[in-house]
Amino acid sequence: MPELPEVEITRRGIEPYLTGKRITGVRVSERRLRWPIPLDLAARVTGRRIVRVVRRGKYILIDCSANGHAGWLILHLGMSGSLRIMDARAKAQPHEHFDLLLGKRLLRLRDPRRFGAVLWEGGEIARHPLLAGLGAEPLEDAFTGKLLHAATRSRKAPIKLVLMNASIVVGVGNIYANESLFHARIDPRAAAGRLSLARYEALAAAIKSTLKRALAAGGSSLRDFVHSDGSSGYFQQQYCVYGRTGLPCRVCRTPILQLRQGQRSTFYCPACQK
DNA sequence: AAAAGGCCCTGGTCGC
DNA sequence: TGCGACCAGGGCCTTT
Repeated sequence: MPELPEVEITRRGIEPYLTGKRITGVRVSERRLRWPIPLDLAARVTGRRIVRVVRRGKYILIDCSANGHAGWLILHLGMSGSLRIMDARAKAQPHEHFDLLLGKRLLRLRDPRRFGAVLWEGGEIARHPLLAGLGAEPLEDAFTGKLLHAATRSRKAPIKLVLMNASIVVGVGNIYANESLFHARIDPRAAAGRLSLARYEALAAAIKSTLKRALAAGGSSLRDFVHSDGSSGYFQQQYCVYGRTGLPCRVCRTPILQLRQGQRSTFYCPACQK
């Protein structure tokens, strides 16, 4: 379930407990995630010092490089994953599949649906197959309406599906795709290749502000990161369209409609979004 | 090349 | 009360 804001808040929450620390081992209780946790992971990471923790799309990347030898732990939370910092003595509960041991503390992955991932990359991180094809980071300055417009000229697919395509822009899942299109007043069914540059500029701005608002809402949970139950899910927020089928539009009172696009639910206001 | 559908997985909700 | 059906979701993979 986590989208970019949730992943970024998680990264910020764990970063202070990881950076500079020595990895003392791993504990794996369930190897079968989205892909199996590599059998040789313990041998790869044990003894390495964590240099920094970064994010690319929804991937959390733990840099363990040392004197010219690249090494990265790749984490993905899937839909139901969460990470917590815990005391090293804490016993694993059901669905807690993986620990990164850090001496007195550990980083624990809980993921009931097991769509998440724990992988290792010993070379250049940007060339990892899961990362190499990723599109623009929506919160970076390089992400603009112009970029979206250029990337969609040949696309006949509905704009909502294009927004959720990680090879174009990363981190925008179903919730924020719906919300961003509402704020940009764009019909989610509109063919991506037929939207004007001006409309893409409105859309890029809406994506940035929607994600930033969610980040701000999640920031309040940072202080309690170690103590929280880690099941934060989505931040307490008022959505405009997501999950509001039949309820009045917050702007014009028209009932919100729901439809299916790419086997996923779309929510929109038929009056505001054209 | 792009689009559409399948698949992975489990917790929660709903109807019978 | 219990059970099965169904939905949610990211993202890769295969097929069209």
